[in-house]
Amino acid sequence: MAAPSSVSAATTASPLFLREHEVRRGVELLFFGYTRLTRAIDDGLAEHGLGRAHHRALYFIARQPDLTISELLKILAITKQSLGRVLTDLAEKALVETRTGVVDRRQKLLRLTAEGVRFEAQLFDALRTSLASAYAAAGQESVTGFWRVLEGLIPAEDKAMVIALQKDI
Amino acid sequence: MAAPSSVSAATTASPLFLREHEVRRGVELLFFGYTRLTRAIDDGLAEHGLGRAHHRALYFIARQPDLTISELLKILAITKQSLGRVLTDLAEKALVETRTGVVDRRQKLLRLTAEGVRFEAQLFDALRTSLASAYAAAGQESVTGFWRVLEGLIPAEDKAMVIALQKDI
DNA sequence: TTAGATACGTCAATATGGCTGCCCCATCTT
DNA sequence: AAGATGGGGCAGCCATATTGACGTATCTAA
Repeated sequence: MAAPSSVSAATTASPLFLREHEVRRGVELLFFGYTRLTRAIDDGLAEHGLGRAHHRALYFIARQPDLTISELLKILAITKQSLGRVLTDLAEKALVETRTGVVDRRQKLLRLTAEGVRFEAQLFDALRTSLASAYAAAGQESVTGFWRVLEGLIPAEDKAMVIALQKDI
Repeated sequence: MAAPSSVSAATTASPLFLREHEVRRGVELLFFGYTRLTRAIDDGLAEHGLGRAHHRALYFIARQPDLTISELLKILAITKQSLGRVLTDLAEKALVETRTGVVDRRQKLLRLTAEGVRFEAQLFDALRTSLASAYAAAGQESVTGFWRVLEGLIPAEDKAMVIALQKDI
């Protein structure tokens, strides 16, 4: 563990001595924050007969058009089978379409259809409303800290993937 | 990250001006951060043949001994049925015990057994390791911001419950 | 004291979203 | 030509959640 000084300066000694209370607080806020945020879109999904798994796929396809199946598998960290069902549903509802890869014809490039774009945007709006109000209430400095801590939770081997995601918007 | 100008101009910020990128970044970091943190304890749980649902119950009972069933239901926001199965499992494994309420004999007060305390502490240790290193890497100021944003994600009607949880440690 | 509300338990049926193991084909690489 | 890789699919299983209805014990208030 690095950089104990910044921590010891404030409330506690060193990370090793991090008080249980502070860790529990983080665990709980993450639990409530995450679950409440995801609940914000359940109704929108249910209207289309979809669940959260569908949204996760939809979201990352929206974020990175022409994503391949294997890239999406890495992001979601689920099995091919699980993703398969989800993508089948999304294709049947004409929210997602695939085309054969150009550089490698084995690959399938995933994209949202026009309707998929519309739907994802609608769901995203609910997320934006929740997150934006939390950001606004906390202030920009807090938002930066929020990002920083969360980045620290991502294991090194996954970090590149997350950074890459956030590069192109 | 990109130009905060629109946002920093609005530390008091009108959510309407929040850029999509900043919201997507939050959504993604929350997703990866939360899922990676919870994965940290999957192995420990699997050794006992338990899942994440069991851990959530275990965790909140550890946090608030003599919690009643209905209080726990409120916290977890699942149905009585779902919780029932989880608690049955935990009782069978002698990790949780109940006693009849003193002020209200209809209530069941939930507590960890000695073994339950030991087990929860072991799982908590994995969480602490992850979170503590993220805290240390980010610094105390960031941690405060992290908490602040997450608090903003909790709807008003749930906030009292969360605050109450965090009062007594 | 009795009627109704509350706390908890439990039934049956159902949905969702994960998993494993195994096998297939098409395509790329060497 | 051989093997690795990207993708698809089958069968079966498991964990976790849901709804709605109903039962019992206990508390509270008219």
